[in-house]
Amino acid sequence: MASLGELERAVMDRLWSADGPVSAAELRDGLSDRGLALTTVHTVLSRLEHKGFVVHDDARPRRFRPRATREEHAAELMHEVLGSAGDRQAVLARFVGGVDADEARLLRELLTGAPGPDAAPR
Amino acid sequence: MASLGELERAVMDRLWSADGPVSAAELRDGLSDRGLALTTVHTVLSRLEHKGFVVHDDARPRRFRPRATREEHAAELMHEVLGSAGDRQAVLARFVGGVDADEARLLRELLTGAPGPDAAPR
DNA sequence: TTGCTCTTCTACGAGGCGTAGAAAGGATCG
DNA sequence: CGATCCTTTCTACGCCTCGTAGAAGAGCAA
Repeated sequence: MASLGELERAVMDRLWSADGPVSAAELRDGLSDRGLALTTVHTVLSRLEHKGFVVHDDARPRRFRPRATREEHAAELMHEVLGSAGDRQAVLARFVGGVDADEARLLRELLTGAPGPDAAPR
Repeated sequence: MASLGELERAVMDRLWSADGPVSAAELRDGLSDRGLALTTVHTVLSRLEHKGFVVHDDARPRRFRPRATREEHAAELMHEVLGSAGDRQAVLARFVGGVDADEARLLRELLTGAPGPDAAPR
């Protein structure tokens, strides 16, 4: 699947941390450290849209939003990696071997549908 | 992290499914459908080595092998994705929401260190 | 209509990747 | 030892992606 360049990723980060649709001008201002031209932002947004990462409405200044949340996207990516690598079970085994204790506990809870005996309060 | 092109990936696939180090000529023969020149294979191997995907010994016809197994690599990638995406717990939640029943059971076993109550025979 | 702003089109330079020839380094056989 | 042959490294080139943006077209406000 398509991967992202640096500016593309920066734009996605802004879109993901925004709490609603964002216009190109707002994005340019948020990325003002780069001093980008507005058209540059538009080009990047078009490419991101082409790759299926963002969608836009047809309001007058177009407003852009991510197709999926950051977390959905990451989870999709993880599934993609898992699926593209032969022995899924072996991959999962290695994967869980590398998560830290807190995350292991969370995973147990998610998988058993109930908090374990040492569940900490959130 | 560095991503792979199509030929690079094909070469890694060969290396990963080989059961030992492989020479450039053997790789070229394995990829004979492409009719590649031997030097092309060498170039790709150099680049893969530069990216940290393969290592070679110093035997006379050089023999190449992957730095990590396919499964290790996939698990590393999954951790990378997990780590680069803000709310790790939310990502994990979405991720486990999408694994199928068999894999969920495997994960439970891996995480609890013992088969769950409903472990089915394989 | 005449400007303004917003959007789309087109372009260009840098770097990655597929591809391989040219050149250099080493083994092999008389 | 020298001619020959394979192996390894160097250099190159065309295509594609990405950062970057100007030019041109399209709608909106006086």
